This record gives sequence, C-alpha cells and structure tokens, in this order.
Amino acid sequence: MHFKKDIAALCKENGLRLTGPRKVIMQVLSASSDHPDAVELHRRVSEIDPGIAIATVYRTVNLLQEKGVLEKHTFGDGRARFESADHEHHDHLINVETGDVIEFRSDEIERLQEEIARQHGFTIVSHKLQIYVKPIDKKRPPGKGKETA
Amino acid sequence: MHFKKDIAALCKENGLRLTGPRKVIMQVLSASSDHPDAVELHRRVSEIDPGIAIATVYRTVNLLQEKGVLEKHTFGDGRARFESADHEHHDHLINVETGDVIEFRSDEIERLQEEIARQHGFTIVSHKLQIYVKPIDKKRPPGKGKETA
DNA sequence: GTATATGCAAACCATTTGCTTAGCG
DNA sequence: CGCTAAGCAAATGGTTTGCATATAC
Repeated sequence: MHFKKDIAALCKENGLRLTGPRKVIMQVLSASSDHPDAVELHRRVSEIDPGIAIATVYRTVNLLQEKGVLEKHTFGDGRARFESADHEHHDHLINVETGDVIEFRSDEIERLQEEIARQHGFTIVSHKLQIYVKPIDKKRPPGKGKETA
Repeated sequence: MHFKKDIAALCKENGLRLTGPRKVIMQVLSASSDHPDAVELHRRVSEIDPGIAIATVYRTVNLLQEKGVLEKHTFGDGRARFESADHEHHDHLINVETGDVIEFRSDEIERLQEEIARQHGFTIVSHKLQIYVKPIDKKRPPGKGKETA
C-alpha cells in the first residue's frame, strides 16, 4: 500500500478532518502491503486503538475511495478489499490455493482494452482483470480448492 | 444464455433429479440472453410457477455453477449474476451509465494472460476481465459517476 | 421406499445508516 | 462554537441454512 503523500496532507486536500481514528486507519492502510478487507483492517486498527468502530473503518475507506485515494476490489469472496490508488494501475493474479494476490501490469493488455472499448463506441471508466491461477508445480498437494468466483 | 444440451440431459449427467422447479429455472436460464441476478431470475421463474421459492433458485444456480453448467459473475454491485458456461469464454464491457453488459472476446488478451501467468509460475484456473465504460458521446451530462467496484 | 429437493422462515455476513455525543478547526 | 466524525446499535440486502414435507427415481 504505502501512500506517497503524508496522511495530514491527504486529509487536508480532500477536505477531511484529521481525526484520531482516521490517522490510525490511514496509517494501517499505508503500512499494509497486501489487500485487506474491512474486517481485517478493523482488526489491525484495533491493535493500535481498540476503541475504533468498524463502522468508522467502513466510512473511512468509502470516503477515501470516493476521493480517489483508495481502490476497492472484490476478488470473488463476498468482501471488498482495498489498496492505495496512488500508484500506476495494475491487475491481479489470485492464487486460488493460498488466496495470495500478486500484482502485475501489461501495457499491451491495457492498450487492447482501450481498442476494444473504442471499437464499441465507449471510453474506459475503469477496468479490472483478475486471473485466478494455481502453481504449475504438479507435486504440490491439492490444498483447499477455493471456488473461482 | 441458451444451453446447447437439453435440460433433462444436463440434469442426468450431473446426477441431479429432474424436478419441476429445476425445469422451470433452467428453462428461464436457457431463454435469457442477458446476465440476470438471483432476484431477477426468481421474478422470471415466478411468472411461470409462482410457487417456487427464491431459496430454490439460489440452490439450483449454485449447484449448476458447481457442476460447471453456469458461470457466476459479480459486476461491482453486490449481486451475483449468472450465464451459461457452455460457450466460448468471453469477457464483459459494462456500461456504467445504463448497467448494460456487452460481451466481447479478444484472443490476443487471452494469449497475453496465459503468458503472464506462466511467467509467474502459474497456470490459469479462470479469469475475469471487466471493462467499465461510458459512451464516447461528449454531449451527455456528467451523470452519476458510480464507483468502479 | 429412500434419498434428494423444496418451501418457509430464521440465520448469516458484509455493509450501511440513524441518532447522539465528541472533538477538529 | 459550528459542523464534521465517531460510536453504537439497529437496519439492510443479498445469500444460506435448518427443518419438516414432498417427490423423483
């Protein structure tokens, strides 16, 4: 995750008050290198300040998403997951055996998408590409084969 | 949608009993050319047999997905949407202004995905590409910029 | 006849919201 | 001080499940 700008600046330029809960939540987001969901985020936040309500976590991440600071993803399981938006766009490989998420970027795919949208008379607002994968290594035990939804 | 095989055959080869509700649900699925969610599916099913419970719709559609007969998608709104799996793979353009879903296929993108997965030491289990778009037409008012989840 | 399906209602889970109080600017 | 935020709990929306009955095979 790791925000390029500092938290106070992010709040100020988005017209958000720099409150205690926000500081903690944004600090946790900034320190997270994975793509936590709201509940996991709340768990991490609670280790720092147990008094912060999960409703505040939801309100904060939604606010940050509206302001364009965060991106919201849904990788098949019901929950929404978040990551910083202040990086170059990338897509995700999801290891179905472990749930791990790997980021990648393909300019060629990006370009093809633009082309496809244009051919249909549209411009792209956003897009998501998720590739659900498993290790090539055949010797690995089957593991819990999560559904690919 | 439109199943290639007939409904009785689909049930039989998947070890499912050919019940009244299943006949109706699968018939509705087969007749749908869009990507209905469970509630919409239930609405259509109810026009034919008002006695069928939405729980049965959910159970049926999940069963068919497990058996590989249906694909389940989530296009950002909370609901799951379904379509037949017995066609060549394709991806989706989602018009954010209308919610319309347009199918497309790009062999080149498919190929690039294979390549990316392989480079990371994986094979593809499945993948989803959703391009959220709006009409090129500039004269349209800004509209409600729905979130891109 | 017996295991599988269904209907119904209650349960679930993630997320949102109304209301009141707290605290940033 | 005034208005935004937070906490809490109740509400929501989509989806699943337990249980008793019905039905396909």
